[in-house]
Amino acid sequence: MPQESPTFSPLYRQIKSLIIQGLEAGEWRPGESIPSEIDLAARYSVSQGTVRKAIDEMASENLLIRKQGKGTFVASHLDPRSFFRFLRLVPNSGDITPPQSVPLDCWRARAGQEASRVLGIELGAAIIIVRRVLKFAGKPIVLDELYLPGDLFQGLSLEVLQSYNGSIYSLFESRYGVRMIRAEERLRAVAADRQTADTMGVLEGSPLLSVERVTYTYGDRAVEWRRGLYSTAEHYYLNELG
Amino acid sequence: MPQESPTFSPLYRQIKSLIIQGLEAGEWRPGESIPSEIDLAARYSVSQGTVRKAIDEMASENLLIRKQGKGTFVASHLDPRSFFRFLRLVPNSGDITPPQSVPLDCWRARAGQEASRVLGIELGAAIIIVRRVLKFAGKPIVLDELYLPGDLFQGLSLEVLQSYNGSIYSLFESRYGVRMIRAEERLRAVAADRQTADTMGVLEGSPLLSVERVTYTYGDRAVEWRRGLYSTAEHYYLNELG
DNA sequence: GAGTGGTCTAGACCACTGC
DNA sequence: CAGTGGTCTAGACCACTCG
Repeated sequence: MPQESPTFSPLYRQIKSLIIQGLEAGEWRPGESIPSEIDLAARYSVSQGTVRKAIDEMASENLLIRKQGKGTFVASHLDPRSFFRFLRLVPNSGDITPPQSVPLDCWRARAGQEASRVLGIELGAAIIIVRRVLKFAGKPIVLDELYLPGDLFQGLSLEVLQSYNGSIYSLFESRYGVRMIRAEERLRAVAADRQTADTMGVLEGSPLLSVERVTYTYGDRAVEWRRGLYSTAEHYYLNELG
Repeated sequence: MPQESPTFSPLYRQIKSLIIQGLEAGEWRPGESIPSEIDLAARYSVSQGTVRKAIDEMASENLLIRKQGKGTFVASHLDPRSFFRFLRLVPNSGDITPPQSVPLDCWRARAGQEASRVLGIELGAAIIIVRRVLKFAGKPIVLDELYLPGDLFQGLSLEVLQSYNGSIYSLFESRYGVRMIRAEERLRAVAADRQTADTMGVLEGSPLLSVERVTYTYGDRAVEWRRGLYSTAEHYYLNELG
């Protein structure tokens, strides 16, 4: 017999939704700890085991970080670990020195066909475009172009970008309250055009790794579209297949 | 106070190890079901909850597949789902037609510096090298070269490869009892050399995606080193960042 | 020692499959 | 219907952190 209620959702998932609501509302901010399992169990009138299962799932999705003996913390892009989750570029030599972000440009525009489709916003809605370079050991290795919904990042400008030290996602998180949760990347090999080649200091026609990314926040809402060109002569893109 | 026994391992992980031993020993074969949680709990003299936690972890690592109401099954590369876990190449158009594998060559050699290091075998140990092409809709899109430890794949030949229908990992699994569990891939953009360009029907110097893979079986034992060159004009490599 | 997350148990009941 | 995995509970105890 088919199931009567196809919308069945176990209790622990409902608890999970409530906790996510708290995260979205800023009740607990990135880096802070959330209440203990016992407290949450009391608040939601469920057993500790049910809260535990909700938190387990969120920890496996990198929304929360459990630390035995200390508590459960809201994941933050200020944590260097989450930095490498979103930039899978490793030097051939193996030594991991964080790159330097150099903003080149930041301007307003209106969403075209592709941007409106990818970001799920109206055609012609306000967007912000950012161009920047990532330098490893002083060398330009990545050339990025970011497309952001204008309403979420009001006030973002070249000056803001230049004056911030740290990853761009930690800026988005701390200043605009937008937390990047997961992303899909589409990779291709392309040839460097003249302008790109000049910017990156390679020969025109050199092979570059094109990385197209759509990034999502809570509730699978797309909040960033970006395209990067990676110079892979002295670095590689590392991926784990499970 | 620091922990007295740094080798502490919870009971459910010991159970997990025992189940993995059963998988390695072939007690339960890919595609078959393992005993029910209750049976396993009785066999190992632990509670059902402890067995459950062991199986949960193995299911999250794609070693086992749970099916409510039916049982828990050993993951198999005969399952089409696991195929796309290990070939993240998607046509731009979106339609997913499985590629055709065309073996080109298969010969014996001795492990050099790199192969012995990557595969963890003696310098000069027997290895098998396979060259093949993957065709999507009749077009050659991927050119692969595989390096395999000779002792694990005795009898592997061009004839065996040509006469097998299905993915190469399902051949390895069913005929040689070697199950590929996870892999690390290193991606770079490179220019096609003359010979590669000819084989793949592209121009010399065209950008190609170079995918270097090390594949592991149970116990993090490396059992395959491969390098692929992907033509990404009409396909892209899809990756999910969590 | 108090407080946190981590493990283990036992039992009840629910959802799904297949005979 | 019996058998499977999935959920939920309650309680005990362990491992870790910090004051």
